[in-house]
Amino acid sequence: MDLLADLNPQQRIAVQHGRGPALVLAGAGSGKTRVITYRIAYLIRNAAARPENILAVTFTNKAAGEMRERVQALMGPSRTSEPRVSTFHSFCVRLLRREIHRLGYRVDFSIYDTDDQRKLMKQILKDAGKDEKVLPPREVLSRISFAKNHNIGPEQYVSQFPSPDAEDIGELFERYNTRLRQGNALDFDDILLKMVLLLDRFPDQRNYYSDWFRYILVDEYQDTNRPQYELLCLLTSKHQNLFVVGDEDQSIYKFRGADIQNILRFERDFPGATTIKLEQNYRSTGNILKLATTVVENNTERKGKVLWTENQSGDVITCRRSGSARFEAAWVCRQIRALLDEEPKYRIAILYRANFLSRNFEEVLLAEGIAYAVVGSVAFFGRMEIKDLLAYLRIIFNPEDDIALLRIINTPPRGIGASTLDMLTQKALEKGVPVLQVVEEAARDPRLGGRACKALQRFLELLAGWQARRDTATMAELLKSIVEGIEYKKMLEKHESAEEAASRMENIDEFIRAAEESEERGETVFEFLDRASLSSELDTLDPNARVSLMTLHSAKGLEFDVVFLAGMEEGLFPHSQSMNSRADLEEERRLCYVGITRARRKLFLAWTPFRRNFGPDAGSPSLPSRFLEEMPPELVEGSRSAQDYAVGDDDDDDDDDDDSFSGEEDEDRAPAWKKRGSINDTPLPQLKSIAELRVYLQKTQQAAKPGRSEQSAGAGLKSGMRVRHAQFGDGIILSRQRVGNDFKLIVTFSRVGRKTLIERYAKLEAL
DNA sequence: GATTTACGCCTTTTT
DNA sequence: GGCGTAAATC
Repeated sequence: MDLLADLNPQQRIAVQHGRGPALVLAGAGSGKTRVITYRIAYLIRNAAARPENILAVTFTNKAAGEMRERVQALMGPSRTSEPRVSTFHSFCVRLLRREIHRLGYRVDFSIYDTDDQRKLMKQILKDAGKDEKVLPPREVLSRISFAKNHNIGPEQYVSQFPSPDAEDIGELFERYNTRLRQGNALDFDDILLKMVLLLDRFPDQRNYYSDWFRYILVDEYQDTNRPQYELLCLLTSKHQNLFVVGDEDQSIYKFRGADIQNILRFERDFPGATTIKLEQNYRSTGNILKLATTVVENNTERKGKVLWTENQSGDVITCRRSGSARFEAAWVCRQIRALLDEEPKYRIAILYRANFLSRNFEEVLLAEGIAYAVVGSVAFFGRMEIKDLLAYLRIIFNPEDDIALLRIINTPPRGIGASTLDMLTQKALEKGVPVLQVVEEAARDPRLGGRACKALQRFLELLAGWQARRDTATMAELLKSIVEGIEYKKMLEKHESAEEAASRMENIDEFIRAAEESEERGETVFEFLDRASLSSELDTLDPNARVSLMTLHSAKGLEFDVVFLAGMEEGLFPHSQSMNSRADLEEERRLCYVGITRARRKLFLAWTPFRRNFGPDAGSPSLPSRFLEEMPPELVEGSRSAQDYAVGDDDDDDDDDDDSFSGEEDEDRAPAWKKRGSINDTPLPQLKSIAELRVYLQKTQQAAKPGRSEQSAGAGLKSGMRVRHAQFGDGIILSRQRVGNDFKLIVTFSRVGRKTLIERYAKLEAL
């Protein structure tokens, strides 16, 4: 296979780049992932580098996984060694598990996620006598994180970030770091910082790893922060083979510490760097690309690229003003139905600025029986039951992990109440020792009250049993023994519905299976635990879903045939809290650019003056987003002129109530989509929340028996798939459940609505 | 210790 | 308007 044959001239230059630093400025849809993967293959193919000397860094696990697959596809199977493709964080954690003893941590350190951080901060606030109302833990933590991302420690905090409460934050920062240290724990930011510290402080280490990873490639470079930048500097100080790909117009994580200057200043930071621009877009229609470019050209903080495409100009973009958020959702839903009828293979996304906007879309889609997937709902590893088990494992391996201990010491309830725990943590704090140690002392102390003491002893016995086996038993065995030992199932069933408990137990089974698989692959315990700690909700994105809902942030790096940008209103997008500075506004505009450029073929824009907002400005109608005003009117239908804002001038279909512009919309009146009746044979009862709706649908779908979780073995039918039935016509599989030896399918057909079918008899044809 | 009521939040968040 | 956490209560 000739690697260079599928590349355009600029891509080829990038892929063939020799040694030394290189910056690839790659516009949206210009094939930047392709460039990275081909370059990796090219380096190996031409024996410029051995696979193990190559490190490719991405920001998400998902991106890393995809890249790994694509490289493998290019290289063919079975090589002696593989290039390392991972996220910044997992790369660092892996190295730290080998080297962190040099910094005085034990190799079995814990990783604190946001939840753990918050719990720890609450304790600290209490201990420091600060009021949570004045200094909310989230706020404090975000400021600490901001400081960490700028390489500012507690000592410099006050001078670097002067503010009325800087003294307080500095003090809390100090305590926070100390407590992490005592707990033998790192937060997400520390993972990078400690790695930087290690390479900085130990030249032999720096040398060793620079020689090891002598070719480094970075994706999404515009979103790197200070510590990541420093890490790259340290790792490439010897060989200078740093190859970064990014797009300054897609830098949207400033609020998380990403520094757009990293990409803007690359040539200054790495003298002699080659710069290559990828300006041909392969993804979108001409009109979509033109629209995106026009909008982003209003920004000043950019290097400037001129994107062009050979694709057809395509449809005009449609902009829709609706009479309420509800109508907006109904309109989007109608469009989606029509689009899927026209082309069932479309992948469609509804993108919005803030998560709470998903609600209306979910309700309408659910009611209409259109299968969809939301990105950003609870991730697998974020589930309560999984986090409980992870906490058990953490305390078994790291007895200093107070946060893990406190999470599970009374889960399930074993008579160790709040007052007992308060006393114990207080004591631990005074002595400066792990809570577990105090627990052990308390359990041995005969003076302490019988009841609590007994409970502690029983807990310690269990724990000691697992600890004794932690090095001999497999992880799966350990997990099983925990689940049984604590009678977790019993606890779940006690205060949750049967379905919910069953679903949680299924998750646990899945978790144990994942542990088994991990062990079969020869991974260490920590490799498994680290993956669990570092995986995110984005990783759960279902690529088969026809309709996906997510925030604009989550959509970066993805592409869809059809994109709906919803909530295009001043105050929401750009968000009112990002309208204060020019820089903030530019970031919002980049976000808009990201949203537009996700679309391959069709783009729809939606807004409503009457979104129900809470807060101070509730009630007053919103204006259309300034980004709509920035779009060339000839490309957008319905965005501009006064009559576009007027009532009922659409020949769309029968819904003239959609455009009720002023007060006439009655909240009690059923919205159009409900009035017309659902296409399903059973109308939905009035339910309050999405959660309720989901549970209701789940129940109706599982009518007979709550089967086992979806098994993708056999026929290869999956929920979300488009199928054809001889009698009923085309439809979408809503769910697939095992019932006995069969699979029960719930399918929504566009003609006849929802049907329950047995896979074996239905003779469905996948489309 | 568990269950109920009450208050407050309501931007994005790759790890 | 709804959801999650935090006092309040039995």
